[in-house]
Formats: sequence, structure tokens, C-alpha cells
Amino acid sequence: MRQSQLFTKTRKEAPADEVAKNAQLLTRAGYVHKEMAGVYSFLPLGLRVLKKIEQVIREEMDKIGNEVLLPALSSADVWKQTGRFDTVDVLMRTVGANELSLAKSDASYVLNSTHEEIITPIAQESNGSYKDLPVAYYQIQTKFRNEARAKSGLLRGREFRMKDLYSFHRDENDLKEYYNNAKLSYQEVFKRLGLGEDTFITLASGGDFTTDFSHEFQTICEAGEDLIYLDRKNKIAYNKEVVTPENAEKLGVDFDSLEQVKACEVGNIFPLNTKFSKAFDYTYTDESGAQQPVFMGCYGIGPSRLMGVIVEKFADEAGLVWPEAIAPFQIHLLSLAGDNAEVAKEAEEIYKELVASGADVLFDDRDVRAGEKFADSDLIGIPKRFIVSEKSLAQGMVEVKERATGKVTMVSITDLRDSI
RNA sequence: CGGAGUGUGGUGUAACGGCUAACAUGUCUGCUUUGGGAGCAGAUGACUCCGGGUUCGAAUCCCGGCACUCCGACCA
Repeated sequence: MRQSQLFTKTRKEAPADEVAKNAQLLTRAGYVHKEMAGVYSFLPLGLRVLKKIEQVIREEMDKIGNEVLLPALSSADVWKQTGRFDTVDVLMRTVGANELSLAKSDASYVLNSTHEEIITPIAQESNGSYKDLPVAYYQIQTKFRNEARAKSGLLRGREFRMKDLYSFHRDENDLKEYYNNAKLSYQEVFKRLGLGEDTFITLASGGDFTTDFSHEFQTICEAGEDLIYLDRKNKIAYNKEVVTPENAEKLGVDFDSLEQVKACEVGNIFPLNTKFSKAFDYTYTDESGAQQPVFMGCYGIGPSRLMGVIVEKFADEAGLVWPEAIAPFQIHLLSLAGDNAEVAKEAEEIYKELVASGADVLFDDRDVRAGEKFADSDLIGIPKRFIVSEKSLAQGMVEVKERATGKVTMVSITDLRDSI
């Protein structure tokens, strides 16, 4: 893509109302635009990153489930059926045509904050036999949560992207087996996103559900909202909310001996057991013809929050720094031509060859000074920078600079062409 | 949802209750410059968040609302 065609521009200063590092840099670099607190538009660069994160997740989830797309909007009835219509305070309730009441209890519709209420009846329709189980569905979609306090840029939004997977099983053992397997898939996702070393399975409260603990995936991050007690040696952590004398005894863990670190929850998995199948009266027929309750699990990852976490962890003073797996482009080609037509022509040719070879490249073909191109390139944070200038061309070279390390190497144009 | 703070050109800031709301940046013209957001000249751009009130006079003081940010609560 040509940078002259990119419709966003970079800014020297972040808007005063953005305090979080991720929001400041993503806004300055033109990746996102804030619509209101906790609600962002994803602009071309930001959308490319988001899609890449989602694609990594999709590839891993395809190994353990079937992708679907569920509606963001649903009827209030299904939420009333599980009793969560009145109890979930982040639920966004809304009304339809001809409805005047704004009382939340009168709302006919819901902007979904999670999809157990939607997927359970769907699964029920097609999976009524033991032969159909286990089965798992997932989606990557926009969720709504009416957070009382949206904050920290992409880290806690009122509208955000989420991958949610739901699994259905004939009994608790089968659920457990799948659940443990899902844990491994999650670890693979975070590893591929470059967060493997700093992401830990963390015991957290079972929340609303009938379980002792749920499992969170917490990434060490100063900007995170959670405090975890980390046992690095055993690669496990405990959310502060479960650090109690009773749990110390139950788990046989001395919490005081553990390292306390701030972290951000990037994933969460719950054994739901029969909570939702009971609400919808979802049973399956076993081998003997008897009706049995279906056991469920749910598994979430927040792609847009991950984007924020990755910015928080890798960015430096000069701007964003993307891991290759999710960078908006792999190569940032800068043409420092000035009025040297030969340099411009050479840069143009290299660009065309890169594109023809399928390389993922952003070409700064703008007629601006070198300093501005460097500053923008640092800010945008593409992993590799290729610089074509009078200086480098005179030696038949292209300068290659790594964004993350600042390491510079000179590569001959012939070698570069060969490697393309 | 409790507490605190802040709302001024696209962006960042300034302005004692008193002149035509100032400066920087951005954007547009022209010149100049060309390896780290360079320089010169000109132009463009604001019902000072909304609604009331006090006052001869309000960006400024008061009341109400809304929005944003931070701390806390919450986060199935």
C-alpha cells in the first residue's frame, strides 16, 4: 500500500482526553479514532492489526470448534429465560419501534454482552443425541458491555471485539477433557501473538457459575487492572480475588511467598456445567434412550484488548512496536528521493517488485522530508524499514533497520532482489 | 454507581469579570530546503460543551445537565 493513499495522518500530540499509552499511540499513529469513552473506530492500519490478531485466534480455534456468527442484537426473552436479564448490570438493554418506555425492565431487546443465551438454543436444535456430542461453536464478534467506567483505551471498552467459544458435552468428564485441551489452544494463541512468556494461567473466582474456580489468562502488564500472585516456577498464578486463607488451605499454596504483579486479563475460560442447559431445558438422549443434562463450557479471548496490551508491552518512546505476527505491514519502504528522480524510480521499482512477490509492504512515497518519514515510521511501528536514498543507492545498497532493536544493516540491491 | 478534576479553532495550550478570544501545531498558496517532524511570507480555521442565572459587561462567577479523565466499587 502507498502511504500517500492512506487516508489517516499521524499527529505529534495525542488528544488531551487520552491518557493510556495504548490509546495515545494508536490515536497519534492513526490506527484508531475514539467515538466516545470505551468505543473506538478501527482505521485502516488498526483494522489490519485487529484482523491479524483475529486470524491467529481463528486458526487455533478452527482446530477445536466450528466458526459461526451470532447476532449482536437479540430479544430480551432469552435473557429473561436464564434470569440474567435483571442481574447482569453491564447488559445493554434497548427498545424497538413504538416503545416509549426507557425503564430497563421494559426493554424488549438486548445488545449482547456474551452469547450463552443465543448459542444454547441453537446447539439444542441440532445436537439432541449422544452421537452429536461433544460439539463446539465459536465466533469472533463485537460485544457490548455497559461498563460503568470504561477506561485505559482499548483495555476496557463498552464496545469491543471478542472471540467466544462454547462447548457442549455429555458429562462432566468429557467437558473437563475438552476444557484442558482448550487451555492448550489458548496458550498457543498467546505464544503466536508474542505474549507466551508473560501470559499465565490464573485461578480466578467462578463468578456467577457453580464452579470453584475459573481460569484466566493473565498477561503481565503495568497498565492491567488485575493483581495476580505469580508462581513462576510452576507457571501458574492466582487472581487477588481468590487469595484468601481458605483457598490457601484448599490449594495448599502459601500466597505470601508468591510474586505480586499487575496483569491484564486477555482470556478467560469457564466450566458452565449445566447452568444454561437447565435454563433452556436442553437435554440429550443417551444410549439407553434416557434424557441427560448437557454440560457446557465457555471460552473467551478479547482481540481488541489484546491489541491494547501488545501496544502497552512493546511500544517505546518513539512509538508503536509490533510483533511480526500482527504488524499491519511487515516492511515499511521509505523513499528518500527529494528531487533525485533516479532514487524515486529505484524505490518505485523495489516497491513494485515487493508487491509482485506478495510482500506485505507500506511504501512511503510521500513528498515530505526525511525527518518526517523517520518519525512517522517509528510511530507506526512496522517491524522492518527499508530505506532507499541517494546515499544508499550510490553504494548499490538499501538500508534495513529493525524497529524493535534499532539494528541497521546494509543490503545490496541485488541481494534484496534475489531474496524477494 | 460513589468521590475528585476538566470542558476554548482539527490537535495542544493561553487569556484579572472589560479592546476584534491569543499562541503553537495542522491545513491551503508561494518560496526555500532535502538523512530525524527544518525555515520564510501569506491565507484558512472557534456561537469558548448545552440550558438557565448574576452583572452595565461572562470563556471567566453561580445553578442544572451532558461529556471526558483519574481514584474506588463493579467486571457474569
